[in-house]
Amino acid sequence: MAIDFRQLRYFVTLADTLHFGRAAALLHISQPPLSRQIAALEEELGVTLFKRSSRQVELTVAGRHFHEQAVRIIEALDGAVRSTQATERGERGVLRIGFTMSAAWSVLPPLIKAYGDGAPDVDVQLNEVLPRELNDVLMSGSVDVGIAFPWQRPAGLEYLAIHAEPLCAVLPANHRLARKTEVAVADLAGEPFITFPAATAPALHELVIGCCRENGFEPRIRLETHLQQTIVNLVAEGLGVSLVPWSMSKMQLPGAVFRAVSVTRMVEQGVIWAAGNDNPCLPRFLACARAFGR
Amino acid sequence: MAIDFRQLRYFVTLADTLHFGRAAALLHISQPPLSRQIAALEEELGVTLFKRSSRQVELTVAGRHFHEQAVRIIEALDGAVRSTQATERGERGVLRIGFTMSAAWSVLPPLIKAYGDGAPDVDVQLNEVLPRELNDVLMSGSVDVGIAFPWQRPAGLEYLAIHAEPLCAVLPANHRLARKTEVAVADLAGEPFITFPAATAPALHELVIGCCRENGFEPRIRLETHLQQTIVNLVAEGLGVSLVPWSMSKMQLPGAVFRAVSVTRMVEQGVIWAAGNDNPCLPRFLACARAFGR
DNA sequence: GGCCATTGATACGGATTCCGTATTGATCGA
DNA sequence: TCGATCAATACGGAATCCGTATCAATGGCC
Repeated sequence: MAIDFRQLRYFVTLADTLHFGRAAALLHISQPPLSRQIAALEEELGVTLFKRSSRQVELTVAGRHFHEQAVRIIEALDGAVRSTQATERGERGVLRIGFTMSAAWSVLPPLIKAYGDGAPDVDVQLNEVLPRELNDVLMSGSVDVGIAFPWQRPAGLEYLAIHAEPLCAVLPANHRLARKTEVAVADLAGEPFITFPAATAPALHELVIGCCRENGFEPRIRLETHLQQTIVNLVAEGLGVSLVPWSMSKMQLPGAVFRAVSVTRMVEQGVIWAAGNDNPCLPRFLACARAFGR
Repeated sequence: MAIDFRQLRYFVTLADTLHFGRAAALLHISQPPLSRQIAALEEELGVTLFKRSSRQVELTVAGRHFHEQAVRIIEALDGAVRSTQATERGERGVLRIGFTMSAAWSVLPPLIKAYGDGAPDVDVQLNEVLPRELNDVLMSGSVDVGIAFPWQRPAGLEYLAIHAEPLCAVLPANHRLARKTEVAVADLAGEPFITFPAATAPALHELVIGCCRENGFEPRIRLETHLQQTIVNLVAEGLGVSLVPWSMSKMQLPGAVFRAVSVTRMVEQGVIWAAGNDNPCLPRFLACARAFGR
């Protein structure tokens, strides 16, 4: 009562050979089943596909048209099987990455490149998120993996550190400390600080404040802004100083200079993902991140 | 061992309902066969399509992808069945028409229009052919039907008259006979005639020559050219006179005038086709031509 | 012109597949 | 803890399908 893929394969082979016996041999069946299946196919379609004499077989006009369609459909099934298998292996599909702006300056580009080289058919979607939003978008499943500073996370989120870098001081170019190649944190006491709000990126905020406290002073916070670039911009305008991850020094800006500081605490970044996330692309990405961490 | 359309339909229904019992009801089968067919499909694919607990079913990522593909494939089969049936009914496909230039001025346009209105999905391919080539292209199958003057045809070609029109005289505008509204053929005796070569369109050639002979003179053929339009052009240049089918008078050309002539013999046109031609579009076209003839 | 080889259709028996009923096992909610 | 729900499994009967054997028709060859 229903058309079968087997009938399509039989039909295509017969249409290619135009000979029941040879087609049956190619299909590794005997000739009578082939005759029956073709007859059944014509019956179901209500269309004569072959003009048969007892001596030769040829396609009708409708048969030629159905042949094209059948080949397309068989190829479509073949492709569907293959792409579905590739999907399960994580070799194709979509991987949505939520990254914080600071990751964009350090680990994100090389990590994406390394992953993309190994999984060229995966559509990597990059979404910038605020650090405080990361937990939510991971738990709701609207992104598959986040790249950010470590941060307190609810049960169900996993974390893997992949990168650590020191802080550096960013100073106005004409600042008195800009002449030194390395700055002691204590020297920054009393300077107006530009930081990001604790609510936006709590981990990094704590790190900067903690550094100052370890060196005996409470930073005087003059401005808060939630983008690292903006911090550097404001420093370049002479509005204050800041401590930022070393990778920010890639930002070449007249008016701002970056200087090493005497602190041992590092800014760590890592990948975060939901333990229950079943995106098949994720394991490969995590393997990539793990390799990147070493 | 092979994926079945039934499995695709079962899979799509289950993916839509995410409930074995309800999907089975929609498919008018009981639940166990559905479970088995889905399991068999997953087995053949080597891919887990559903994440099952004993309480709920949901698609995996690969399952979602396969769902899209399966829907596409089922629709493709459905479309293939329909279009193949339409092809056999002659409602879609290709109809190649070989027409002679003289038909283009008379019967071809309204006939094509009438046919096209009734069979809008048929791709009508129009090929101009020389009258003497028509038999060959019909017998070889490179066109399905010809529109031309009747002409001696080999066994296997059928002919149906659909149109007849009188001859008319075409004269230079400043010709002495141009002042009359009707011309007697005998008046053209001695005039330089422009005709087409006998080899190109034997039937029409014979008709024109025959007309003259019936009226007691042998036409003095000054020029021969195988396009009717060229004949009219040459007449307009004052190089001679001719007898052409009345439909050529649609050709408005300063310098040439068309005049009725006192002959009863008509120029007939009809459709010609190979008896063995199995293009399903042909019967409908011939029915159209038959209706056109009345 | 008659004989034989070729080719597709048909007949029939055996094996496989597949469906439906009944049942099990597992999980969630009360 | 018990019952309800839901998917998986067991099993028997029916339908399908394949292969061997055979038939019918056609074309080539002597």
